[in-house]
Amino acid sequence: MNTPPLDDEAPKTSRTGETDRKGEGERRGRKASKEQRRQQLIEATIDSLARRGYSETTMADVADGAGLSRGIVNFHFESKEKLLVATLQYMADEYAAHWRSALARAGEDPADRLWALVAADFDRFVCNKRKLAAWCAFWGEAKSRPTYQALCGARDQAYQQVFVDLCDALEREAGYGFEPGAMALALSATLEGLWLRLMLGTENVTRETSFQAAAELLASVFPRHFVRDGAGVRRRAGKGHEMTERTER
Amino acid sequence: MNTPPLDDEAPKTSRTGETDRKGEGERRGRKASKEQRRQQLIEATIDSLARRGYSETTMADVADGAGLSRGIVNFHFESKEKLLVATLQYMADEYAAHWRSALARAGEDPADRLWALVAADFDRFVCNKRKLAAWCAFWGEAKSRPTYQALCGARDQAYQQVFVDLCDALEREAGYGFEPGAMALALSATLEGLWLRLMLGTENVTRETSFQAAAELLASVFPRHFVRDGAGVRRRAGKGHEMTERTER
DNA sequence: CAGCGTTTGTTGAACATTCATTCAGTACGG
DNA sequence: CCGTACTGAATGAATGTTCAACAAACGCTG
Repeated sequence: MNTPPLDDEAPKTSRTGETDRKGEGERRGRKASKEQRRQQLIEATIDSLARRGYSETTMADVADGAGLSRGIVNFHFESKEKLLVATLQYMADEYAAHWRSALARAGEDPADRLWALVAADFDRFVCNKRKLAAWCAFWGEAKSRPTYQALCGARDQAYQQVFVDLCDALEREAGYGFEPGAMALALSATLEGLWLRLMLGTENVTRETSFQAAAELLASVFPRHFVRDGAGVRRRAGKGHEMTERTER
Repeated sequence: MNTPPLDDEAPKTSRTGETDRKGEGERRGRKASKEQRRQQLIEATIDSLARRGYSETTMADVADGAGLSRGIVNFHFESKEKLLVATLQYMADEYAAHWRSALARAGEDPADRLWALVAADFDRFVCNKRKLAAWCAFWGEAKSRPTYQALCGARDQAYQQVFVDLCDALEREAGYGFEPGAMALALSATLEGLWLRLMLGTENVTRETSFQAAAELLASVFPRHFVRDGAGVRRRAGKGHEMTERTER
């Protein structure tokens, strides 16, 4: 009951990129710098969270996963608590950087930006079983730990505000009649809910079907900006730049 | 960091209804039946999950919360694992009974039924911090425990199918053009996502604003069936029975 | 109905295990 | 040869489980 088949679609290595994770260990000496070691341990923590869940993640498991000795974590991080907070912080930073980057690449048009934001959420880099499982592990503990609670809004104040602003802009462009704040809440909640569904992994929900569901919703809520086209949804031509990005099936 | 203000809006007592939970203990003798004791312990487990989170929920805490002695849980349930499974099962049954009942009360018209389903999700009985926190605690562990995974689809196969059927019916009535399966996934994910947001409890998200957001979404996706009316959303008149239920502000 | 043994729910202390943390020692780099 | 990164065994605290003792209900008999 300990290792269900999990990481079927996760990108294997982290950006640190060493492949010595499971290595024999002969060269695991004084090579890595302090910061590298910290990242290595954080990656091992995410692995453990994904594989065994929060309550069964132990210091020993993290150390083993990193191919290092038991006491190592208390050397680089002060305690288990601090390790977990650092891990969550790492994931939150990574997530925020990811959507900000997608937004920056999207240009100025609100519809393009909204689409980019949604698409970014289903990018393999952030949307894979490993990271989703880790997120969910923290969610489960967030209510009783203020420190987690603050960071678990990776979809935080700023993220939410972007959604509100975009909904507001689109509403004013086309006069949809909805209340921007409420709609923004509904849309961002949908993305989170789809992540959750994906994580629980029951049924036949995949990254593709989830993305398609989100796109379908955009087409219904913003019919003047997005249009159904065969099996996919795409940006409607006419307004801003013509972008023909589309759902992938 | 142990007892943040949590149960601000939760309905206090369970259906078992005894108030002897925190009683002095002089009459806590052989009064309760076996089944009553089990329920009492399950309620105490939900309390503990909500208050301290999954990883910090201990047998001692559950026993204390029920006002009983340490060894009691292992007598009524065989182990901690079995207690938690029973608790999850209890919540899943309760949730399923709740939406089925709401559906039964809603009549035949698909739009009324969909509205009832959504409204049921934000009913105080199931949607309060205590139960939401407990759900979320299980979600966090579900990935690594097949037993939890199966039950965590309280929103399970059957629930999802109801959504698909309703989306399909409404689509055929009005020719919205969306794919029912995808839309059903998006909508049910939205509800779950709103629960999650509510649970994390950041920002100013309340049960009312969440419900309003969901209603706003319904009005956008099914404009021929629901209409915005002042500050709320209501069932559009004309088709089935005229129901003027609306969001509460 | 009293007396009495049996069953059943309950207690709390003892036990075993798991795990985070500590720290004295080791080895590599500069 | 000094300092820093690292090791791994020892330690102690926390916690799930067991169990022998206990007491309340129940049933039986006289």
